[in-house]
Amino acid sequence: MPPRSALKRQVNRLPPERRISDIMAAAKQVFVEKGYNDALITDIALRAGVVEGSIYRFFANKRELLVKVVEHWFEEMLRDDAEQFAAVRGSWNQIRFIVYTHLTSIHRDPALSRLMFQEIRPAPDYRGSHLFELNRAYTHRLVDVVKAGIAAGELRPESSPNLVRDLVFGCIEHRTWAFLRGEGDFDPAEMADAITNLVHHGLALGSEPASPMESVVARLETATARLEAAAGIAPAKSSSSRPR
Amino acid sequence: MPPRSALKRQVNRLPPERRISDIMAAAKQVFVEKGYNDALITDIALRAGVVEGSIYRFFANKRELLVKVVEHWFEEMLRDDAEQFAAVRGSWNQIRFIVYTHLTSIHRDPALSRLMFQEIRPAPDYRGSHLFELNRAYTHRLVDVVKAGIAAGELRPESSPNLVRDLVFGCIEHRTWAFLRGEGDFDPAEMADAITNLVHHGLALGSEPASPMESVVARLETATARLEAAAGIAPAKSSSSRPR
DNA sequence: GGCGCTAATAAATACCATTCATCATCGTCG
DNA sequence: CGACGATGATGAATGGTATTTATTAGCGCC
Repeated sequence: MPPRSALKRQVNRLPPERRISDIMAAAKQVFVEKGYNDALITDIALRAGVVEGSIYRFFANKRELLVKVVEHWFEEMLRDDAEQFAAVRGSWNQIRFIVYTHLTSIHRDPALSRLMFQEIRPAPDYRGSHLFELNRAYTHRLVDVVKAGIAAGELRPESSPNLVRDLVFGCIEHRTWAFLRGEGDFDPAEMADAITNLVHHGLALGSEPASPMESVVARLETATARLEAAAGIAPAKSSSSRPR
Repeated sequence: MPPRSALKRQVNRLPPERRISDIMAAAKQVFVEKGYNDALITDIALRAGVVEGSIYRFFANKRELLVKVVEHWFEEMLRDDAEQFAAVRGSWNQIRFIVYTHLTSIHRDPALSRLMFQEIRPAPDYRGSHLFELNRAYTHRLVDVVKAGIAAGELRPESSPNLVRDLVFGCIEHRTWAFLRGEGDFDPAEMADAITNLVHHGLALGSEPASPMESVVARLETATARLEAAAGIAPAKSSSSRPR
């Protein structure tokens, strides 16, 4: 059937990298706004200025597109954090820095964080994926900090570094779920202080005389960390104020 | 038009409660085996001995069916745990008990736990749902333990009970994700000990070393040095944050 | 300036949750 | 004891959406 030979199809050829980045930018928008399930390929295609089918030339399916989008975000984030971290000294400060930057990332990109937690990490092929490796590197900094702290005699030698990692990242995630669902807000600096202190000192009242000194020092340390943050020495408000 | 009046439709009438429990049992099976997305209503209907449409007489949609299934499981679990808990004494033992039973539930029903974490909790209407209330009650036992421990002088008074809750449940979840994806196994008892100890004592080398005062002073000096280094900077904003 | 190669398109397909028109069964009442 | 109305149950239709496919258009090469 010859419906319209008069109507010429509009075709706009572009270099593949450009197409790919257009599609990924559009996909990021839509995934962020709608979440994975409610994101429509049609919508993504529309915003990228292509037709549905074209997306499948570059991405095997909707899920691969999601993974690529989150990967891209995560890589960018890692780059931003890495250099600053190198300057921080002392186990308390290092833990606090890691907690603070992680909280800040969640606070800045709740929707992407959610996609990572809810859609990516539970997938059966997560282990073995590039994102798994990226995340491993990301959380491993904390493992190294704990090991170094033990070696330096600052931390209890019987602490399992991997367990500390799960304690810290798990705590952060659990505590931010309400925010990730869109309920209320939180202050990354304040929460970072609280978490770091709790992990560092634990719950138990030590056998030492419950020195008032203890809490004075802790408060002093907290104050110092805040000062440092304000001065931009350690935990700066990373990428929002930085060129990428 | 009557296509085959010779073929009489087989109809099997049952009391609603029976139908509902049949459907829920079938749904539980299928959700557990396939996960939410890959579970087919057709499959559930088949196993329940009804036709697709019948499911919609009792459940508004697939998601409501999921919620009901998980609710049922959770309620059962709560009942089982509650009585035993009443007998445990001492904050370490109580925390250990809660950690252990939670780990055991995850170990026994990984698929249902996953559905709870991945499908139910992130939903925008989670807060306000019955499961939210159930879970609140479930985790609140730990909050009460911490409060009681503080009151009894066993735990540090500046610990935030809610933060401890997030620390513990977050840690458990983070540490069990690999298992929930089907990778490897874990020993609930062993993990419960490790988590409880870490939370209880914290990371920092506390009183053990020769002189407690020594390390307090050392930390004070470190903190002071940092303060001096950062001197001249305006204090951080509002932040009433203190070590809690 | 034609020719093939491949990007890009638009329509077709497949798969499912959900809805709907219709039928079968049961308790009740004449 | 037999019609009858209410309602449980059915299976086919609907609608939405990811994915595939057949076809067309633009670019570079000779």
